[in-house]
Amino acid sequence: MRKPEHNVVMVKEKVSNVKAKLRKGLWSPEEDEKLMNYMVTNGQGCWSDIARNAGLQRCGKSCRLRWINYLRPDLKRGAFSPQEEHLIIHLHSILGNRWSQIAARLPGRTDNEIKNFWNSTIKKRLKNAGTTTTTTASLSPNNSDSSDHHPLKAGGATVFMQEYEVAGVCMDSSSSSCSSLATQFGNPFIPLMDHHQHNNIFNVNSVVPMFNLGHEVGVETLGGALGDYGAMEPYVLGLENDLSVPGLEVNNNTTSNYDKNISVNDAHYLSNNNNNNDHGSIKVEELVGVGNHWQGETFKMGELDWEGLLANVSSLPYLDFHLQ
DNA sequence: AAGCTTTTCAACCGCCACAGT
DNA sequence: CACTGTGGCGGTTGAAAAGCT
Repeated sequence: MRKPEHNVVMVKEKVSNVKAKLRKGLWSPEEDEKLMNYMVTNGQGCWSDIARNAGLQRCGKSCRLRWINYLRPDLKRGAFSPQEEHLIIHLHSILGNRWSQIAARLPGRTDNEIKNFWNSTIKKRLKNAGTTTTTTASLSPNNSDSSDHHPLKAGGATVFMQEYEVAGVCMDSSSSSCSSLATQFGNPFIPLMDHHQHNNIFNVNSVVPMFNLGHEVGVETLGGALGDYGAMEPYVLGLENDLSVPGLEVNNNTTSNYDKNISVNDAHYLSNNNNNNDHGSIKVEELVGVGNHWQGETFKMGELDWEGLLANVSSLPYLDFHLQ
């Protein structure tokens, strides 16, 4: 936390040929109010304009960050639930350090929040757990909670160690290549065509885990998963019994490895190639994206069948756990 | 209570992609 | 094609808070 006062540095930025003094550092309540009022009244637009029009001596980037990470009304405050934590670990095992993509699947959470949580809490806990791989100590903060409702009770850390090691194949945060993952764990991971690179190397986004989440997915509207910051990220819907992890998308329209949406065709491909799917098909229910954040999102963490998910995870090949 | 250490997390930085000119 | 502005992202920083001795 930075002090608003002495950390406020006046920087100069060229704005319309005028050198404007911009504030840095912590936001004051007054600044928050200004930005909040402006956003509520005018909605989102060009952040530079917002900064100017709202009467803030801030750069647009700073305003954007403040809004996204703190002021957004749909933000969920407070500690991460065990379910969220487990989902983060699971998603990180697939996506690596793509915090924005992970955040897109955790309603009300920001990439920054998840990143901080990972770096300060989960990473450490996994590391500690890694030293005692044979224990069943839970990775949850609520270790003392022996409740039967705890999704990890039966397997404890071991379950996630297995999952995490699978992830470890492509865990390097900066690596977007994950070919070995697709080939080593073909069963739970359905490789998808990379439409752009026209080769057979699957990147992370081309690997969609097909864990059976059980009967009640608990997703009232899984359609328009809004990318954390703007990109429309449709979920792949699993109706009835089967579902992929929500919103894991594939490349389909640019050369970038990140942030690409799954197309209807991709979903169809999934549907036709889902080895684990005995009961139904996967389809894209809705492709709705609005603005920059979760809006009208009805996805509820607690409604996922975590035990079903973890049961499948625990069936993955076991490998020793390492953390660099 | 005081001092030190560790943890947390808001905010910044630099880079990249993309669109417009 | 080059340049510029903007938005988005991941990595990093550093002060406050929390924990420990």
